[in-house]
Amino acid sequence: MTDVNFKTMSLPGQTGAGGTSGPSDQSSDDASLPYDLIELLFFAYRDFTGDPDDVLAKFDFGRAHHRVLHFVERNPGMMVTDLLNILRITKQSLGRVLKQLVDAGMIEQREGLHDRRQRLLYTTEQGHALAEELTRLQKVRLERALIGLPNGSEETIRQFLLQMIDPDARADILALVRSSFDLKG
Amino acid sequence: MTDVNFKTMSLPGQTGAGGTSGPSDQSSDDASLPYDLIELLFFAYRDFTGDPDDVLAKFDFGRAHHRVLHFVERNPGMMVTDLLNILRITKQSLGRVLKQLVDAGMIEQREGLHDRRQRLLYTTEQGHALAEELTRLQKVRLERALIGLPNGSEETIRQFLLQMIDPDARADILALVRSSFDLKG
DNA sequence: AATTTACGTCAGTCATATTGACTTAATTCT
DNA sequence: AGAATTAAGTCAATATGACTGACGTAAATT
Repeated sequence: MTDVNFKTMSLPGQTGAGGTSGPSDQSSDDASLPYDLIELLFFAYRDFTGDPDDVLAKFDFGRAHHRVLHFVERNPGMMVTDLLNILRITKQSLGRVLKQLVDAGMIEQREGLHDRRQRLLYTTEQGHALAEELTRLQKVRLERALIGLPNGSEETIRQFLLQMIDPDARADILALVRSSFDLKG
Repeated sequence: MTDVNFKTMSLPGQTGAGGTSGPSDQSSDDASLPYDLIELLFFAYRDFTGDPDDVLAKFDFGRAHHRVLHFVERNPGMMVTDLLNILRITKQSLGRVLKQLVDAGMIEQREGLHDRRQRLLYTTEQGHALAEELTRLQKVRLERALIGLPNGSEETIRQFLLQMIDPDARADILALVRSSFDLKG
């Protein structure tokens, strides 16, 4: 479920297509309340990734590059193996993307000080700038989405998103994110 | 940014890899607070789509099939054109996926009553069952994520997600979702 | 009668992923 | 010191889901 958008859309009921009407009536009872959240999450995520996509396209990068750049920016000096575990892709998939990022001067590989097998990953000045720009765009959207919500909503949403994550993975992700969770108790 | 997960992950700082420590310290000041939301949203969405992916795999379906099945289930009798506008993919891309769903007996095409050019789309009994199962999985995850949140959180999250969507698209999506917005606003 | 719409199809391409096997170098374990 | 493991890279072949652009046909609308 990715990449959805539409301009002038017409759906049955509006078009009088087949006599059938809009979404099947499941929203009458409270039992299926979060039903609409499914679709909202879908569209929200789509637009959330849309902003970066546009910028990345200028560099002939895709989402795979975004992921790599983002995590290297957040964890300077990380190993290739770490990245593989986080992204859960194969070495081959990462290899290509990583090579392109290195070739484009966005990511730098330095030999490990203690372990010379390692190629520790760092963003270059250019890579840092791109990563920041992409993050900025996503922050702008997030901040806009938080406008007008009651006090404490940001923390509620943070909690909600965390609880959407597989329980097994939460601890790892929290360590990775190192958010304001700890700070707030 | 899709498909991320990890089991035993080690990151610099823990591994003592290169002497560099975890995420670069940007979370000290409140100006960058929603930073962590970026990553949480990323992982949350990943796991959100993970449940359906596993079921779909059994049928040799992917996310593209999920999207199509979902919207047809929600809008029985919709036209191919509607689907193209919602999904914003090309006819060719949809064609293949749709054909597979029809061949697998998940979706049925019926000639429009008033307009015989149309191939109105309906889920079959089987398709309906699969769609329901996929929805059920996502509902379970959503409901689990809502546990323990303060009163009114669901509405807050609904509002948040809506405001994450491009302003131009919101009206269309609201019409499509037909959620409890109207009922409560 | 001409145009537009709904749908389908052909042919070729691209990005991102996959699996499995294999190599090299360096480190760690026994 | 020798064996095993780990980090990283590489090869080859394949799959999925998307793309562009052109073309065809039937049916509806103007």
